[in-house]
Amino acid sequence: MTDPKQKHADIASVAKAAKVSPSTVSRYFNHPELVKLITRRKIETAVRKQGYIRNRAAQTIHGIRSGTIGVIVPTLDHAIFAEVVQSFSDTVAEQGFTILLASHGYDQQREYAILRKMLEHRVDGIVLTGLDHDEAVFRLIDSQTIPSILMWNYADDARYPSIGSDNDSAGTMIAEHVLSQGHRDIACMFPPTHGNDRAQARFLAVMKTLADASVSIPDHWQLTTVYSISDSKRDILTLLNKAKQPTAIICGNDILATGALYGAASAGLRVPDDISITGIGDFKGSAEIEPALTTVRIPAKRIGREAGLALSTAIINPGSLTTGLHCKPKLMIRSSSKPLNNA
Amino acid sequence: MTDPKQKHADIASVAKAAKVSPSTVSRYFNHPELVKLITRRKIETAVRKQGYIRNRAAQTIHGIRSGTIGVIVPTLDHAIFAEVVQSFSDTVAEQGFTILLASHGYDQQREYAILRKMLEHRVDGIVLTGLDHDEAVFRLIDSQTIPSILMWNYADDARYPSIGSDNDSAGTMIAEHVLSQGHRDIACMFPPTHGNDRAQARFLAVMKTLADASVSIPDHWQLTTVYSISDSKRDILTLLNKAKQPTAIICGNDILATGALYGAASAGLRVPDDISITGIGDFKGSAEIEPALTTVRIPAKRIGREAGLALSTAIINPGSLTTGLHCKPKLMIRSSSKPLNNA
DNA sequence: AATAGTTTTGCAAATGTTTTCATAAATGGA
DNA sequence: TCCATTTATGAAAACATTTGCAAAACTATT
Repeated sequence: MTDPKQKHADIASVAKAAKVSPSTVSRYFNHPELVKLITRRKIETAVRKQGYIRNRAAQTIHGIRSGTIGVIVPTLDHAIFAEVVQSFSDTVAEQGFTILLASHGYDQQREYAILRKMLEHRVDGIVLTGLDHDEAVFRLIDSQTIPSILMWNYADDARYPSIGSDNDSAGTMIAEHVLSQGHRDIACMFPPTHGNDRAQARFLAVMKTLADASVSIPDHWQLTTVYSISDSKRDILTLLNKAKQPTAIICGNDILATGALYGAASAGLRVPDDISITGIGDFKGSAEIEPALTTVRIPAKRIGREAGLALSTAIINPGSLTTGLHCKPKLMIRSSSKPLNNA
Repeated sequence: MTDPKQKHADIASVAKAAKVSPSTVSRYFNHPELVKLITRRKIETAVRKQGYIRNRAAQTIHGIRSGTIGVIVPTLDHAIFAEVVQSFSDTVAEQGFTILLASHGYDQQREYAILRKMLEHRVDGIVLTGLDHDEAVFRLIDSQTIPSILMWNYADDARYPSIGSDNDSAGTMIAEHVLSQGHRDIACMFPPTHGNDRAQARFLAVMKTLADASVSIPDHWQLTTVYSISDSKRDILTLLNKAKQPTAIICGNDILATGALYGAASAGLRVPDDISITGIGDFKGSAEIEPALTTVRIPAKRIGREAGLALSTAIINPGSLTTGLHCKPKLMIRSSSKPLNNA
């Protein structure tokens, strides 16, 4: 068995034990078909006996791929990013890549620092979340030769190939749905949009769609609430305690919508009879909540998979990077919204 | 500005541009106090002009730390693991470490393969989730010299230092709570326990506590349901459609409990008046759901932070690895459970 | 101005691999 | 059995760094 703690075995010690040269051992790993069967056996034994583990760092300095992909997300605390990271990671793992993961907490400075560190590790590719990043981040990536993609959002004029959903159409879809149900007294709740192009695009699209239909939203029905069920519940409760109540609330994401649902319940309102509530995202659980949430599905799993596929392909086969891929959002009409019954 | 695509600048090209030797450039990065101010300036300029980025791979083969920590989790799809990874990552990032993350989907074979790959990358430390792992995994880690800890669960006799909560006491606490409220007709719903020591410990503890109180659970009230709100909702609905109904349902985690809550609602039962439902975990949203969920809090954020702290300290200061840390679970009595009102 | 002491720098070896090229061994055909 | 191929192996250079040691360049002291 493995000699414990015996410093690290290296290719030379394995070679010695197997009575071959280091080159042969290297070939054994990289081009086994070039080494004779009985030599392979000897090496295999030596490797096993010494508990030898290849040193990727040593390979990497030969320009060989590091086998790592840098993934930078705003945070993992949102189930939705965790989901996309999970499926990305699974997909690239199939091609032998491991992910180097870091989050910047919506701080662009930190994103730059993280990126630098990942480049020091000589990642083979980079994935950023969203379309919007510090110009320094883009310049740094431009100065490298590795492929890189923007995940989560899609836009055909993005700085790098983007794979994700068009938040603009997501926002438009949900606003159109609510309008189509006859609502005019509509409140909105969105997360802070600073440094968050996803939220911003959704918000703008919703506002534009409503404005185009000549629906205007009074300021006190326009809430900005951080991504948290409890904050959302609180803010909605405050809103609903005002004299005049909206007949529908459009929320910037399903977490806020979930809080809104709870807030409405605890204010004694029935959804959707008294008020309609919608989200964006279709997070896990949104279909099961009572009442099931009307929302726009952003296909996180698919986005992660497609991004993983595109990036690992581009790494293995340089120059073959996609131009981008739109994973279309889809309106999911469920029971938290219904047509206005007056009229 | 950075020469784009100009192959990779290396320490030699920087040295040449700054008219010093490579050694001096190396020192500039690693022991700046040893190099004269005006030399530092020259080097700084050259570095900037060439867009030089250090190559950690090349450093690593000198036995210098790689600056990476391997984190292996079953999955990120559960919000709770995402949370613990997030806080772990943030904590070690402060010490300059980046995490190499992979998930095995509860497959012990895959965990071994992932571990090997991480060792090839020469991670400076390893974090595994839970106490139970394939013996081969333990042996492989034993054969290395890097510190490693078990995160999420705690047990004083764990194979490596463990930082987390004692699932055994979590299970005991919730069962005692339910018993203390006078319930005797109790159903249980747990995830499959195979390869999941967390769930297993909770389950066993609950069963034992109930048995000690002479409460026995008929087979058809003992549900095994995968971690999913929709499955849980479905199974609970089936259960509640049977002739005799339990007065309380103990769920193995908050996701199952959430599904149970929805299931009860859609069966027309009021929680907690008609039936009490409890979870374990205290996930995000569990406090806000209507009715707020009675559960046992497993402090994910704290666990991640403490684990990150312990591991990075052990890496920087070898041999200083903690013996482990119990982050105690805490009973959170909220409105989804209440004393039985007959009697 | 010479010397001793200190600070700063460069040389060269070392790190753990891969790879090119050359050589040695095995194989096949006559 | 010999020679020409083909196949398998080894030697040495290369990769991008770090570091011990020694030399060079300064400072301070006399």
